[in-house]
Amino acid sequence: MNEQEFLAGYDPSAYPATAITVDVVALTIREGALHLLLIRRGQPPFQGHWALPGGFVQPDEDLATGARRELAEETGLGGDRLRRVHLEQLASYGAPERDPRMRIVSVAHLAFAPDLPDPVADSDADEAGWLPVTALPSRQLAFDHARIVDDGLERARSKLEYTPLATRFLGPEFTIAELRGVYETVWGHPLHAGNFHRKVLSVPGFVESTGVNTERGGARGGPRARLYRAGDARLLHPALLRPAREETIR
Amino acid sequence: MNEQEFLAGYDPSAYPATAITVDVVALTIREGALHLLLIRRGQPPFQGHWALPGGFVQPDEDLATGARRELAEETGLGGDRLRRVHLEQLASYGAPERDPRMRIVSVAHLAFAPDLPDPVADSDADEAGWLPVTALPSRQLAFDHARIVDDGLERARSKLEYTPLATRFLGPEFTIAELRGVYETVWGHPLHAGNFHRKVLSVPGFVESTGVNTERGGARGGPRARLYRAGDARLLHPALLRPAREETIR
DNA sequence: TAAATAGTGTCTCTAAGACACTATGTT
DNA sequence: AACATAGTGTCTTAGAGACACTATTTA
Repeated sequence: MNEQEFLAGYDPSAYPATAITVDVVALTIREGALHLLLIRRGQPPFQGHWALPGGFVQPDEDLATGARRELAEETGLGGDRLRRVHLEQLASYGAPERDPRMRIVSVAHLAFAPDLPDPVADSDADEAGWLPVTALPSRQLAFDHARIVDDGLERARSKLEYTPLATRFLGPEFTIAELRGVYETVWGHPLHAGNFHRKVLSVPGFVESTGVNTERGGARGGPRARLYRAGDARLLHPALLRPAREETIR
Repeated sequence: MNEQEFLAGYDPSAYPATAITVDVVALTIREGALHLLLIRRGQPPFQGHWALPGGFVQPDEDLATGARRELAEETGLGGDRLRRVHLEQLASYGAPERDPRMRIVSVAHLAFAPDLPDPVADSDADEAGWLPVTALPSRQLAFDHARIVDDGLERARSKLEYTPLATRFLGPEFTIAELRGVYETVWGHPLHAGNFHRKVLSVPGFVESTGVNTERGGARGGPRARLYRAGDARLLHPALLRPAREETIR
């Protein structure tokens, strides 16, 4: 039997029914707090519960494409706005009983977005919105989404250490103080302004100067800050390490 | 309609047929070279090509369980031997045309194993073995397995930097020189013996002394070395960073 | 005896972090 | 005027890497 003959006689339905979904942990920063895109489910299972945006992968699309499509559908965004969102694969979740309907493996993705408008609910959902991660309805998340969110947050914290992806939470131009704000928000503790400033400028390719300053100083005073844009580095070297916490090591 | 009614009327077969497989990038070190577990396929598609060990996930098993089962089947190992193998999820691969039979998403895993006996071929394969990664039949790997192997190797190199997983390539007791050999093999370049020695002992929880020395010195001379076992750290702090390569940063 | 290796000592350089300070903007 | 902030200077300390050296074991 050659390959052609084999494929002609191959019956996909002979295998147990499984399905693939993509789910997205989409993060943004609003008013100095980390926010997560959630959908309140309008249908069973977990009707009325908050859940990650996501859905079944279409037959012709790649996993990353499906995740970006879901993100576009739930946020109502498209074009350039969406293109500035960073999207990466997070991990896959496939415990046999994680979905009561059938065997569903979810390929979770992680997204970093600049401040976006409030999402518009689509047909599947009666509500959608950016919720602050510090006040999540923790055990009320559908499926195993609480676990996925935890993994996504840890990945995000870690990614800020060795990649320049913090800039993806900001607009095309930003000040060093705004960049520091991203780190402080995601990591959850304050950083030393002076040392942070010097450190960022010393890492090759992290940011590049526009030569322009902000129009005004800070809201409560201070000089006008220089504006920067993201540089061409894909990795930070040396990295910006979080202060070590003994618990995470053992 | 409540949740119960919904589930009773739910028809899984209404969704397009997809399948989930697990594939394993299993690495070990033999005679100072990094080796990869490969199977020569006995059936179409890609009959006669080398492929990663793997297969369909069973209805009742978790993804990690499936990966460990596949590894057990292909290596013919079980029990304690298998329990010492490190296994983690790598990434999922789901390009629509990656498998000619049907839509198949593969959840790839990465394994670090101490030197294991040669695998025994099972019914699906006419050949199985540990192949040196430096001499892989690169474009002859089935499916998108060349890409998966590349991702696995990069993950392995990176993991040695900030975790103590290098010890998983060794037996329960090892010398600092053997541990250095793992790093040199995986990273592909020599390290300074003296500095490596001091560095490893200075990282809390990386290794702990057994108090015992080897029976003999090195094959070509030298004092007998102290034996260590893996410590209780899960992360190395400070990390053992690879010398920076400019290419990977930009 | 010659050569290889385990392990330690020491020096230099980079980088992180603490602290101080100036200049410039705000209410 | 009082205060907040951008950006820089300086000092201390930890850690990486280069090099040297001793002691121990092999063929």
